[in-house]
Amino acid sequence: MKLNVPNPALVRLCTVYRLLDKLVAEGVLRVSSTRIGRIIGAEAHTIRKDINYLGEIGEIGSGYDTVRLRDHIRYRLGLDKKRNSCVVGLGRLGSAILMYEPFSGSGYTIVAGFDSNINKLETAITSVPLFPAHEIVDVVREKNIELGILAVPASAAQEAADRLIEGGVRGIVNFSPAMFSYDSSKIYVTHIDIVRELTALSAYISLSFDNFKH
Amino acid sequence: MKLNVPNPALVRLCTVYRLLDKLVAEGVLRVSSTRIGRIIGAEAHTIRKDINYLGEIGEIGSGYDTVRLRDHIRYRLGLDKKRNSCVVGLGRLGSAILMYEPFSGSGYTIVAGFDSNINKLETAITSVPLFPAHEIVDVVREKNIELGILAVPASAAQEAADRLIEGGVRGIVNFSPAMFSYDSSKIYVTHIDIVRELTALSAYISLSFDNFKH
DNA sequence: GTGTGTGAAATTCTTCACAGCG
DNA sequence: CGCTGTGAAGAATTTCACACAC
Repeated sequence: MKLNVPNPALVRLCTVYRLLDKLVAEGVLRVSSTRIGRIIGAEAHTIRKDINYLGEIGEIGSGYDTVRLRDHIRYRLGLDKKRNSCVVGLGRLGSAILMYEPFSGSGYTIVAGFDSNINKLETAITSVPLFPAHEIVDVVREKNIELGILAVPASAAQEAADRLIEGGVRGIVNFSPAMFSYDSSKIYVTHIDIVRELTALSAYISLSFDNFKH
Repeated sequence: MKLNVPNPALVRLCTVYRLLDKLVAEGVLRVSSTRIGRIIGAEAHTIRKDINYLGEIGEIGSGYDTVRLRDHIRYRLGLDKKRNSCVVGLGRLGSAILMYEPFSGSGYTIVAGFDSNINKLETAITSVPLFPAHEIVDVVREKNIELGILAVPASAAQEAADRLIEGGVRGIVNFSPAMFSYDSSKIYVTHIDIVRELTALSAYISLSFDNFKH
């Protein structure tokens, strides 16, 4: 059976899933599409449609059981599988991500950190095992790492990505300010460029002024 | 005159804009839609269409002049306007963003950092002026800050965002693992939740297996 | 009243196809 | 040949509208 969920819906569902985890932890038992929508910034009918792509689960007239909906999304989206992750590039940003607390309990344990600068491996204060960058391929294989987080300088992005992919990683979140080329049939990549985010916001702001002349 | 650019196209154009800046710096004079597409991971016709939303600029048969195209995008998207930014939350992630080198020359200078913990303001090593969180509203007003970067714990997200908005910020990049509610007619917000990114990749990976059973 | 589920309509976005240029 | 520009076609996504349940 093939699950046919539009891409934007799938991303929203991941957000909903994370929200449900919080609501469950807070002891909330039931939630409506309206309420979910208000929290994550979407319309209620969008949320209902998204959830409905995964099959019927709510109770008409009385919203969703938080635990049941969370487990349903987890199951249908295959999120019950835990995956090992690693961080490549242990500058300030990479180190911050390596020690990022919200990872704990998320199912995406960071099991390795890499940097080409040996000094950084020795001075870092963390319980995560650290390795020199030239061992990426081997360590990724040995530790069965499926997700990579890239936080290297622009100039190192392509090589670091190549090594991760060679080691067998299935997904990469790229925080470096450069893109890299890859075989999109083999791996999923998300590019997060902080400057680009500010640029996009800036464009929205400029374009939102009615008197902006062209 | 209203510029009618689809949202995904606008985001891609910001990526193209950043790429052109690099190409110009490298001394590249001309570039084709095919080449841009290969680098940023899109089809050539998509790139041509995106650029074309901003009006004619290329030379048929010989690609785009890098400088001219960059300036054109900058002008049409209102990116020539420099905007002051600030970082709220100076934990590891916030500090890393505060000192993030790629900001220099990007036009989005970080002119202030905030934290509710006074100790963090004193121990941080940076040339960016730091302030206690209760001064957000005033400092944002005084320094004419238009963009805010949120890197606070989940529990502090709503209040920090409220203060930024009260101070007059027009856009927020939210790196905190919680969402907050806001008046979407007044401000633009981008949520970047690192755990959500890994979750989404994980879902793609799971769903890409043909034998994934439901 | 407030809710969900869902096919159909509407909209947005992408891809195609090709004219015309170097 | 490869290149851009662009209207038209096509696909993807969102929104609507309403049946039905609490």
